[in-house]
Amino acid sequence: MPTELAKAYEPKAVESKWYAAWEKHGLFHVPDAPKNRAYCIVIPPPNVTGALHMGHALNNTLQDILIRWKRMEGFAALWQPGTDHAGIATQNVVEREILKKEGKRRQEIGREALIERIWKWREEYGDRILLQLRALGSSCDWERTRFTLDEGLSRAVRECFVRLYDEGLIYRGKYIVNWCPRCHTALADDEVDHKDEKGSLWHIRYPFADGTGFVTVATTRPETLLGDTAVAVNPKDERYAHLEGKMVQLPETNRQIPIVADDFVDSTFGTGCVKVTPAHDPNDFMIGERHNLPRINVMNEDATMSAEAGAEYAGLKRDACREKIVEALKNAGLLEKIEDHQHAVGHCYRCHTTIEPWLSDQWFVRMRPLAEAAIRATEEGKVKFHPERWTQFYLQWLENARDWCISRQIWWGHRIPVWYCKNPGPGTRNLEPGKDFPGSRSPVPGPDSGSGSQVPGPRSGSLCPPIVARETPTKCPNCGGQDIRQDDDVLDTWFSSALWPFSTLGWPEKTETLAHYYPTSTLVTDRGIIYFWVARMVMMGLKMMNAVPFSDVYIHGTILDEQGRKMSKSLGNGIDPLDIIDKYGADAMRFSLVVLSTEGQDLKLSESKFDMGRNFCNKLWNAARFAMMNLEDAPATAPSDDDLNLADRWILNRLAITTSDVRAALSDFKFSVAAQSLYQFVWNEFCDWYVEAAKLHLNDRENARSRAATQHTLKTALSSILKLLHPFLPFITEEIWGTLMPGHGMLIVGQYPNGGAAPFEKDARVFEITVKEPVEAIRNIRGESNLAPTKRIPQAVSGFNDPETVLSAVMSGNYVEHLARVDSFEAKLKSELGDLKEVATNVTANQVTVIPLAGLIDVAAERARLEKEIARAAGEIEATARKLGNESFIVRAPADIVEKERQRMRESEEKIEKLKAALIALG
RNA sequence: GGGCGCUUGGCUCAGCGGAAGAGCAUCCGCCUUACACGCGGAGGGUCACAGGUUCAAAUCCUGUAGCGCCCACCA
Repeated sequence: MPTELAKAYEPKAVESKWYAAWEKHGLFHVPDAPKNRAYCIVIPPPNVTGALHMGHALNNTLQDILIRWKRMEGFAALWQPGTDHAGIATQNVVEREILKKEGKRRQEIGREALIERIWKWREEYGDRILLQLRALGSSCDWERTRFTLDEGLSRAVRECFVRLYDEGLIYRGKYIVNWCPRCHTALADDEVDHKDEKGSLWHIRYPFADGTGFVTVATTRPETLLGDTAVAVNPKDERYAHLEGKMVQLPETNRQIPIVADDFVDSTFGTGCVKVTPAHDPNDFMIGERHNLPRINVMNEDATMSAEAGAEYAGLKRDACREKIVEALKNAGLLEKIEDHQHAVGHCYRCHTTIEPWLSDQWFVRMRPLAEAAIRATEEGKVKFHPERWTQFYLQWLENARDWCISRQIWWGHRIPVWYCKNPGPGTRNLEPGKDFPGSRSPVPGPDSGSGSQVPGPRSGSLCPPIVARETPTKCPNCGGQDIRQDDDVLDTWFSSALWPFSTLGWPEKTETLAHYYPTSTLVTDRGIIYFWVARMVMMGLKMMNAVPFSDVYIHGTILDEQGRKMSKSLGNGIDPLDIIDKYGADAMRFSLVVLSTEGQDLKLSESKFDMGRNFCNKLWNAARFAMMNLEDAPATAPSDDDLNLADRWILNRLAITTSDVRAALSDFKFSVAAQSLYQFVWNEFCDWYVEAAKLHLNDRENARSRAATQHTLKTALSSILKLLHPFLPFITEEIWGTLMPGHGMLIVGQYPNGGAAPFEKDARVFEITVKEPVEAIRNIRGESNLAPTKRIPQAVSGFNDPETVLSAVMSGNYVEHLARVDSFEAKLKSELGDLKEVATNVTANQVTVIPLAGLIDVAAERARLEKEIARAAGEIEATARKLGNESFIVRAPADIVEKERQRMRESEEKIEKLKAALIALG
């Protein structure tokens, strides 16, 4: 049969061919109501704006391995795909594009039009990343692809919002939030990145109103002085306690503000006096709450100074205002000193602009009850993290979770399902979010306040209560007025992501899919979104579905560049997975990534790492070519055990053990261990030994039964290898399978090999001792003596420990002759080896092998080799003797350990004795 | 300020209580009829440092140092 396989594996054509075939036959698709057990993974939905990067490649390779494995185990394995609308990120991308191309800002375009533009953008580019996932081999059930802004998911979002609201778990309040002045929106606490920055600590004098002196406050943000409404000191601070109640004149304003005493103040920091700006600092906000201080918001939403800052400063950017005010203070003699000060400054995680703590009306989710349920479920073992250490990481966050700000002042997202009735009159109310300040004194249910108002205040001034509804209302149920308006804000993207494990399966409809696939099985993600996403899915899953969304969470490492830095666009240090797939093949990339990704450790990547996967694929490819060349007349039926040759028995034994190892590793999420164990087996056992040994039988046309047995075993072993490797290397295995096993269907839906007891344990041992060891001994001598591999050695003799082994060795002698290129191999008892003159010698515990020098081998080289061996053996003896000489070792160590040491001692002594004799015999 | 992770051959990493391992790189032989993306052989590590526990420690404990993440409302 002409081999259909090219000499080197060429991935490109193979990959597109099989991916199309799998999809065409619907093999990624599972029924809504499967007959067999369900296994489900929901993909961490990539942002629609995203392009595939190495992190995705690793993340999705691991998911695909699990899905393909479970599919081959007979599960209805659903990999639920989809994308995330990624509110701020996507809006930013499209806004930037419009600004660049048309010079228009979003305000000029308007809400409806911008949203339309973003949808259009999504139509065009939104599926790009899903197409890229296909190139990886991802076997997602594409028919079920979802998008977080889909009709169905939008229904889920509304349902969830309304339920939480009805239970008092969602409220609206005026609070200091993290405000991004560039994105013009609030951010959740965990959407803020803190970076240490060099700043200054300005010491500013606030004169007493009565002119009797001054206090000095220390601040990192002098520009907020304009919004100060008090100075605070610690009540226990003897220096200042007596000042409580005294008024100070606020510089650069005509306001007088009180000195208040508050425990929050740290007397040891700065001067021990704090300026209090309730509208611009979360701590000050709380001090303000306690002391009933006014809040003066001196900034606009773009972080320029507002009219409240006074005519001098209004309109200035915050930095300019800082400079100006510092200058003014200096001139007024109120600036005492400036110290260098390093402190953490918050930045927007989307655009890296410095965050402004800003007072505004926002919607919050009350976290306490949700988090407590999640903690309980996790402690009950319903959610297990791998590696385990992430459990603590996640629990700690849940334990400290503050209320979640879910409203965003952007346009791309799920609009908050709340409507306000404008009846009875239009009034002067400003419905733009975040505009009804400063100094509003509405009751404030602050985050973390357990008993805040559960009924959200209506937007300023409305008389009818807000309408919170699943369906868009047409009139106010209270007054029947039709002048109603929906809240302008949209929900945090993570609100819809939190529902992903059940919203994608059909919730809130009671679908078959939901019934069968929820809770899902495993979540695979990276540590970066444990808080954002994993914790919130658990909370929402418990709340909405009354069950955790998944039982296992596998957290893999982060991909870094060669120097250990994160790969990022701005650094330009990324490796593009599509480039790698192009150059090395998808399988090669997958395999390298999996091998490198050990126990969730971060992995430093460079392009050369992919050689390993590529070489391995090529090795497998060529092993298959070899098999194909020898299997044209392979028997259809299995040979009886009696007909199996020793090498056949050995490889079947090793195959069974490897199978068990791989299954155990996969069950334990030890992807790297599984991959390495297959690599080792395929390369170092199957190719290096079995294939080489099998040639003996395959070429022996005289012995048909032996040849047939090996043909069959070769085919069995190779087909098992293909099955075992398929989850890791889907393309190449399917391709080889197609040629090797025509008429057996596609490998993707083949059955994953079962572990079970390893057969031929004893024969395997015989093969190791009577074949591998002598061959290695001869190769060692050959290699050390620089004997060309092609040069045949006329004669070699091995001595073994017992007659039974000698008998086996006599039977397997032709393997040694074949593998070591020896014309005549002889097996004896060690004791019968006799005269060792004129030979090169190799000694191990199980055998002594000698080769007559016969002009082939240099005596001096052989002597040097023996001396090296002797030195090594002497070292072993010394170490072992030390142990055995230790009385308490003999007494305290377990008997089997002691016996092992004694055995080792006997072996080392025998070895050194034999080596010395060989050295002497050399003369 | 807390928490977590890492520190093992030149490089990237396994091993996590009983004789130091892999891949790459290096050196020596080889185009041996599946594969030079290959074959055979070899060299190379006092397992960051200091204490401790143990018969036994790369492996457990306690410190120290360096690197890296994450969290945190000290102005």
